[in-house]
Amino acid sequence: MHLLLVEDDHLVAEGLCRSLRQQGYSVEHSSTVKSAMQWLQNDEIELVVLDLGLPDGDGIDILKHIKKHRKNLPVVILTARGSIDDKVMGLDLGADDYLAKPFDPAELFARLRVASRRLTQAQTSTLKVGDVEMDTAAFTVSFQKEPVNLPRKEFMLLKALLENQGRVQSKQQLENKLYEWGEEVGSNTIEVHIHHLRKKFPKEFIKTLRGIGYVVGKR
Amino acid sequence: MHLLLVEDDHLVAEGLCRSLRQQGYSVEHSSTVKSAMQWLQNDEIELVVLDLGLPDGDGIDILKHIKKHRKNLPVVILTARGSIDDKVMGLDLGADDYLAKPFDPAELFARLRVASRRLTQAQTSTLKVGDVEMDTAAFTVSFQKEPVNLPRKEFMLLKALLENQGRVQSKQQLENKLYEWGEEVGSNTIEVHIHHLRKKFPKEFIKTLRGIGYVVGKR
DNA sequence: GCGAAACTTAAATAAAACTTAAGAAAAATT
DNA sequence: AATTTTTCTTAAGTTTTATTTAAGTTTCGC
Repeated sequence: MHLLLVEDDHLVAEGLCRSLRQQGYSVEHSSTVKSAMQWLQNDEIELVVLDLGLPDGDGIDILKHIKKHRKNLPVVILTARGSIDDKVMGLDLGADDYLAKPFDPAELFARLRVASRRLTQAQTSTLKVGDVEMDTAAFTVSFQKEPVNLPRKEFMLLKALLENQGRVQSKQQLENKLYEWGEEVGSNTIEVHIHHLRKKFPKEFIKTLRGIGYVVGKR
Repeated sequence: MHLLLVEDDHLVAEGLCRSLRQQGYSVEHSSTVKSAMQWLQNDEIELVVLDLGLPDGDGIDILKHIKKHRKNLPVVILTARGSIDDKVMGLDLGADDYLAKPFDPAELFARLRVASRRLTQAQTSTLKVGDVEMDTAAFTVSFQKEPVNLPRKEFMLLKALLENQGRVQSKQQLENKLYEWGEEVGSNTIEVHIHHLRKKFPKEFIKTLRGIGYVVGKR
C-alpha cells in the first residue's frame, strides 16, 4: 500500500518513514506543499499522512486539494497544534482522522489500518450477455454461474465481443483490438480463438456473418 | 439519524443527549451493557457512541458484539482511560474512532460526521479465506488454527491476496503493493515469493491465471 | 457445383510461470 | 562491532501453457 507522508521535520520524517515501511507501507515523503502536490498527481498513492505545519504554505490547502480532486483518498492529519478548532476544521474538510503530537507510533499505525481497511472495497465492472458474465476488473468469466477459465487472448476477444453486443465486428476490427499497432498478424488467429471460445460456450453464442464478421447477443 | 449513546455517568449522558439532539440526531441512551445490547437489536440504530467504563461489564464486549453482528455500524469510543493500548485495542476491534475524556463536544460532533459520512463497510483487522487466517494488526497468520510463520514480504504478499479474495491481481499490481515507487524490481521476486507461500499452504490455495495474475479464494 | 470464406486440427513457436540455488542485504545475536 | 542467522533478490534452467501458423476440411452463397 502506497502512502504519502507530508512532514517537514526531517528527524520526525526519517523515523516515521522507517517505521511505516516496517509496517508494510511503501512510503513516499515530501517536506513541502509543492512537492506534496506533485506526488498527489500520482494515482497510485492510496493513503496520506499530513503534517499541518509546513514551511512554504499551509497543510490545510493540501487537504482541500485532495478532497477536491480525489474525494476518497484517506488522509490522517498529524500536527503539533492541539486546538480543537483545528481538529474540527480538519475533520470537516474530509480528513479521516486526526492525531496530535506527540503521539505513539502504535496509535498512528492503528489509525492507518482503520483508514486503509475502509479503502478495500471493490467496484465491479461486469459485462453480461445471456448466461455469459464477465468481470473485467477481476478477470473472471462465468457461464450459467459456473466459472470459465479463459487464456488472455480469448478473454480479450470475448471482452471485445461483449462490449459490442449486437454489433457486428469484422475480423480486422477484432484483430486491431487484440494486437499492438505494429504487430502484424499473418494468419487466422481470430478464427482459431473464436473456435476455442465456442467450445466453452453454447454453440450459437458467437454468431458468424459470413464475409462480414462476428457478433454476440441480440440483433 | 438514529444514534445510540452508551454512557453510565448520568450527568454526562444528559448533557450529551441534549447537545446531540441539537445536532439533529435521534438519540437513544443506555447506561448498562445489558440495555445497550438490547438496543442493538434494533436495526434502525445507525451510529454508536460508546463509553468504555460501564458498571456491569466492559464496553469492549459491546464493541466486539457490534463488529460481530453488524460489521459496518460505525462506533465512536469515548472513555476516560487515556492509555494508548486501550486506543489501539479499540481501533483494531473495528471502532471507527476514539475520543478521550475530557473532550470538547465540538470534536465529538466532527468525528461523528466523519463516521456517518462513510457508508462503506469496515471490518476488523483479521482476514480469512478458507482455513487461512491473518491478523493484520498482530502480524500473525494461521492455517487450520496452526500458526504459520511468514517473513515480511511473504506476509505482505499474502495480505494483498487475502484483501482481494476472488479478484485476480497481476504480478505488476502485487509488485506495486510490495515495493516503493522508485524501487524497480528487475526480477521475478513475486514468483519466488508465491512459490514459497505455496509450500506453506495447500497447493491449490493460490491459483495462477496464466498471463493474468494470481487469486485466492472463491471463483 | 464452384469458389470464397470460415472451421478444424495439430504441430511448431513463443511466452509465461515454476524451481533452484547462490549471493546480497538485513536483522538478530553475541 | 563482529558474527551468525534469516530473509530477499537475481538469474539461469526447466516445465507448462498459450499462441500462431499452416494445411486440410467443411460450409455457404451464388
